[in-house]
Amino acid sequence: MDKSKFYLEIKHICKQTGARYGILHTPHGDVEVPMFMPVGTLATVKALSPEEVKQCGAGVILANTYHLSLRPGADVVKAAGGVQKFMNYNGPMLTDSGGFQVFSLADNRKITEEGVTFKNHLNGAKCFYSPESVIELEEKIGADIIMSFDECPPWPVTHHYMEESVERTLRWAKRGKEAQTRDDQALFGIVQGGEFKDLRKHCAEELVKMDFDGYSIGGTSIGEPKDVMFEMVSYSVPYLPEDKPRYLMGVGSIDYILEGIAMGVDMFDCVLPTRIARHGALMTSKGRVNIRDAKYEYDFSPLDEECDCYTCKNYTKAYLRHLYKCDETLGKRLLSIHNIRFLIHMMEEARTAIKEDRFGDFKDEFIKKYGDKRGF
RNA sequence: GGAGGAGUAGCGAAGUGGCCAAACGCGGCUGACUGUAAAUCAGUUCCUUCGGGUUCGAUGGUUCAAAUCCACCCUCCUCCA
Repeated sequence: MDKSKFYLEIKHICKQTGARYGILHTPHGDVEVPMFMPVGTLATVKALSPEEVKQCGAGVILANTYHLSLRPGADVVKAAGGVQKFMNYNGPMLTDSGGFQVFSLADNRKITEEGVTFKNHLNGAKCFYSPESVIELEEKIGADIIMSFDECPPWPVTHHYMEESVERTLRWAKRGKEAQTRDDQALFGIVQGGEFKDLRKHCAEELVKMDFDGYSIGGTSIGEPKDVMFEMVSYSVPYLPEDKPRYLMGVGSIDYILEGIAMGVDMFDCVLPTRIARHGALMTSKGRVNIRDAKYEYDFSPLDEECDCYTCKNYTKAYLRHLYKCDETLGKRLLSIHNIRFLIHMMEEARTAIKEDRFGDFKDEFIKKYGDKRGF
């Protein structure tokens, strides 16, 4: 990677927590960290236009290599001029490698040293992904940040299994890095190792030796208890270089994100805000709101009085409930806008708190205010 | 006035002697969701002190046993006049 096109500029480290504030420079623009990145697996954040995602304050949007390779095909995306042009998003993007699908589609795949063979979820056809072929696909898709192909193992597995998996993931990371040909895409390595301290350390250290452009923490938020998840992060971050971005993959609940920031993580992504929005669950400053609840039938107040999103500025709970009940597309859109804006706004406040060396207080107050009613 | 048809849980609709507190759908309510096979999935929906109690338009009857058979009444629909 050309270091002038992609680099992290750390501007401030919170004296209270060690949380980092900085600017991530990418070929498609600069973004502030810590940040939350909405997920647009199929080159679309479900229910939203790219303009709407941008208006929520989003910087980076994710897409998925496995899914885009099956539909429409990486060649189509390449012919369009890259994923940003294809979906008309004028901002930085990131592609996940398909490593998560090794976990989520575990019933229909086989792992070998060479790679992973999926019976794909669309028509059952066999398709093979190797660390090299995934990089080739990601180069065609053309995101600013690309992920190494890893195995995201389930939780729990034995130390023995995890050790073998980590070693394989490390070999895959090396192979992928060697296969990279473009110099305008940042390639991240992914730290695995489950809740095993020695394996996390080993994995992180070996990846750092390979000199990636950034480092992800993977294998979290897949059903493990909260304290285990925090351990996974705390066993990984200390071995990562300070001048490279740190990305906690798949984390999107409020407390997880805030704790992650306190531990020195810069980037987060998650389907949670958009998925639960489509299912009628909203994150608000007063905690979770289930818009389907009958108590909102005659409630003509905004979803969240403190929120500055398009939805909260223009629509009432009663109307949003009505749209949800009728399964109207606009409901999914307006609710998704709110949840994404809510998280991104939280990140904006978090960055301010870091700059003012009070992130620890901010985190504790936010979680307290958000409530433990039913945290996400 | 005549002929035919129908009344089942919030709504729609199966069931036409015992396996029926009654399929299924909708509506209602409750959960779940974390690098998206997710516009998905799961539970619940007569009352209950969980022992049981009271239901299938009403009443009466036949039967060991009735939402289901008989009588009568009420209501609604369609067609004919």
